[in-house]
Amino acid sequence: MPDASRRSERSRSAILRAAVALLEEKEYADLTVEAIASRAGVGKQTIYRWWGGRGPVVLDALIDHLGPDGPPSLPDTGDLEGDLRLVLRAIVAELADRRLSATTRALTIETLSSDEFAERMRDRLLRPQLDTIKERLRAARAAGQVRDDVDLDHAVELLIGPAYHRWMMRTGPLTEGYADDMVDLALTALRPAAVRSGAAGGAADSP
Amino acid sequence: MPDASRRSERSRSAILRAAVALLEEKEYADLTVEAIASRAGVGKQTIYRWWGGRGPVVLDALIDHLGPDGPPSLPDTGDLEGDLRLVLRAIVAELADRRLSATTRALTIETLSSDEFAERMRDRLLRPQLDTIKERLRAARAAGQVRDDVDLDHAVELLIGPAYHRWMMRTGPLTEGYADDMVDLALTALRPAAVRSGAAGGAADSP
Amino acid sequence: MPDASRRSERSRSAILRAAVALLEEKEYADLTVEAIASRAGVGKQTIYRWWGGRGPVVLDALIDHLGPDGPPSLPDTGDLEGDLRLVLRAIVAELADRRLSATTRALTIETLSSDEFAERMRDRLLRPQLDTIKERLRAARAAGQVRDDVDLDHAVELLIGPAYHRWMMRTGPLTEGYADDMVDLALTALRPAAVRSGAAGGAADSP
Amino acid sequence: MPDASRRSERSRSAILRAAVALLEEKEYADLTVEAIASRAGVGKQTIYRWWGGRGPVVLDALIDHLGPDGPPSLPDTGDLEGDLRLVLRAIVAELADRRLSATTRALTIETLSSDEFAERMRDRLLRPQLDTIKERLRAARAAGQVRDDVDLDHAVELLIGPAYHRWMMRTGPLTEGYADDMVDLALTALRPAAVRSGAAGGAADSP
DNA sequence: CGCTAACCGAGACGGTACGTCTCGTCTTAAA
DNA sequence: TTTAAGACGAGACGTACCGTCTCGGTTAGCG
Repeated sequence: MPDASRRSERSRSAILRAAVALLEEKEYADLTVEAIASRAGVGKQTIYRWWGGRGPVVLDALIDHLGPDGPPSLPDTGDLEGDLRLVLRAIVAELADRRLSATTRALTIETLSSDEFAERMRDRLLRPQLDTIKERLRAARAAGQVRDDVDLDHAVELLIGPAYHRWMMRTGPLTEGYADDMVDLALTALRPAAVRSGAAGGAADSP
Repeated sequence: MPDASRRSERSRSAILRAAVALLEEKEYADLTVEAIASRAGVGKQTIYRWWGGRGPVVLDALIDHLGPDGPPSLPDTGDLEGDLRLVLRAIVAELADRRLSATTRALTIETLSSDEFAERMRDRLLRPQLDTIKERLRAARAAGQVRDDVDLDHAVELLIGPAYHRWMMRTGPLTEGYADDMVDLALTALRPAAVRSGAAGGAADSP
Repeated sequence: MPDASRRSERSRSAILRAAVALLEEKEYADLTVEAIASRAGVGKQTIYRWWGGRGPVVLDALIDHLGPDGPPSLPDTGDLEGDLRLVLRAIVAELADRRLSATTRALTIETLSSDEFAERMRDRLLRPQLDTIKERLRAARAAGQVRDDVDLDHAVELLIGPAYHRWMMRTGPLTEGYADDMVDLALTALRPAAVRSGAAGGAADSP
Repeated sequence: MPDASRRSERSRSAILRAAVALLEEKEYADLTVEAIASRAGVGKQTIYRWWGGRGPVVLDALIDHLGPDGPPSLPDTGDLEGDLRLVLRAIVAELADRRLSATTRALTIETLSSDEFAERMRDRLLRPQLDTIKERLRAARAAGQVRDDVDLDHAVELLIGPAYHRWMMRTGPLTEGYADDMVDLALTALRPAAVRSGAAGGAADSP
């Protein structure tokens, strides 16, 4: 119904910037449509007209914030374990920081609350990030460092799923050591039998 | 301040039952204190007096609902892979069912929203469940089926983290095949080198 | 703070009509803000925004109900006693009727409860009514029917004060005879000595 | 139903004292049953058992407070005008004082709210006070200072009604001058024609 | 002189209304 | 027609009291 050609670019970007700013400095429960509108100096109706609610604004804001071109592809140094350690250490560092993980927290809450949001978030934000890891694994498989018979999507989830679980459920600290340990475990599972090296893990049980 | 000895057991259980019922039949956003009070035939003040808000009620309701004795310990048939497949298949089946997973969805949202809730939920609901898996793995390690050098907490997260990630992010279907595949991958990572069998996984890449 | 130019006339009048209707059909204690809002099909906030509570709404409702132009001026037939009997009989008849006096009862309770309400009620509702009587007495004084040295405000209170006292305190029936008797007594007090006729009153003592 | 012989005198008097104290230091709206019970160190049920609610407690409290023997009879110096001036000046002084008139305010509100309360208040508190004035007037009538044909109840209301009206409606200041003026006006109406002196009133109109 | 029934304080209970907050829609005036 | 502004109907929030009910613990009067 609204005529997109008349849409105010000034308002659009003010809204997205306000949403990101509020995400970073307040609890997600305080990120109300009224707060965004007020901070952006915009009428509430402008938000409801073009997005329809808080969720879609947050999604757009983060897409915009994290770079509309999507994440850069992972480096491929040839050292699979080293490359994956860098990725997982980065993920774990972001999750461990309350400020940095605020956006992920917001996205997760919204994802759990709305199917529609979940799909859009997955396709427009998450998938591109996971695909960078998947591509690295695909290259590794071509190089014979990963078994031919593993589903690469499963492989990605094996790598990062545990960290997200630990973050959400607060079951333990998110450290570099944890990241490295998980990379070891995952690679042990993924490497071809012939190539498989001896040890993974190495820590004793947590108390 | 309130005198617990005068607390009405009738009201307490009516409230918890109402909360579970509403969780299963409505969106989490519709689970208001007023709705719980009304459904339970109880004054709002009774909820605020003993719990203080929606979150703690939901937590208690689920602790009560899932059995106050905690989850039963896992069977140990000697077949580690078989036992773990049963566990992960059960988890995946619950997550795949919209009705059954409503409680987990609610808990996760509340966990992401409140630190205090997160801690209580982790200690009173989640930990006991994870510990049953941990104990099964400990037995397996004693039997030489799991490497001595893995942190069992990490092992548990390796096993179930991917499924929760897939559930939350909707990155793919949650099937028995997925559960079995993840058990294979995890066990490949966990088994001592000497015992390690050839294949894990087996599916081609998802499209 | 609210912008009066955007105020909804539809809501304003619906609220005032609802208040009058409820005043006439229920006890004053049942005249809650929620009941008014519900009956008027209006959000509670609209009442709190423009009035601030029950009292001011009731005041406005009655000002609106009794005619925003104020009471009509009293007739002046030249017969002072006759004119005043009409006034006091009308007052007494209204007070004697439970339904008709419901509004006066409400106003009086609110007046006794709030200084601010008391002032607004006096200036906007009561004073205009008392002034009509005062004007009639002023005309009578000009015609030599009332002594020059009486304070006309005192004269008005001498006339109507007893009836209100009897109504409030239920010390006796409010009849036409009572009204006439009080007019006689008051006029006896007010008439110039030269004009003063013999008898006032006439009833024997009440039992 | 309750057995009066077992009633606790300690509680009874604590409740009445608490009610009077709260009446004098708070708004009438703050005089809740819970506040009385708490101040008196008494269970709420004790109040509901013996009185049934706030109104009856207030009534009893004031009867108790103002002296259970009722008001003393008026002095009769032979000077009717002087005696009545004392009475009306006392009434007016009490009404003019916010603290002293708090009890009258409370009684009036309750009287307007409940028929049952109104009757009990009238018979047990008000009538005895009015009767002292009535008796003084009866003596005056016997002495030929008041006309034989006036209803003494009407005469009492003529005397005090205006002051109560002015108090309630805040239509003007309650001063000794006002009291004296009203006594003059009333006596002018009440005196036998033969005895009637020239002037009553004397103030010019209020501005 | 002990039993026992009613009182007592305390305060939890199911309710109702309060006054506030935020939602998502609707209305207005300016650009 | 879109915008900023903000009033609107709706309804949940958390609090205060209502009047009733349920506890143990006195306390008085009958046996």
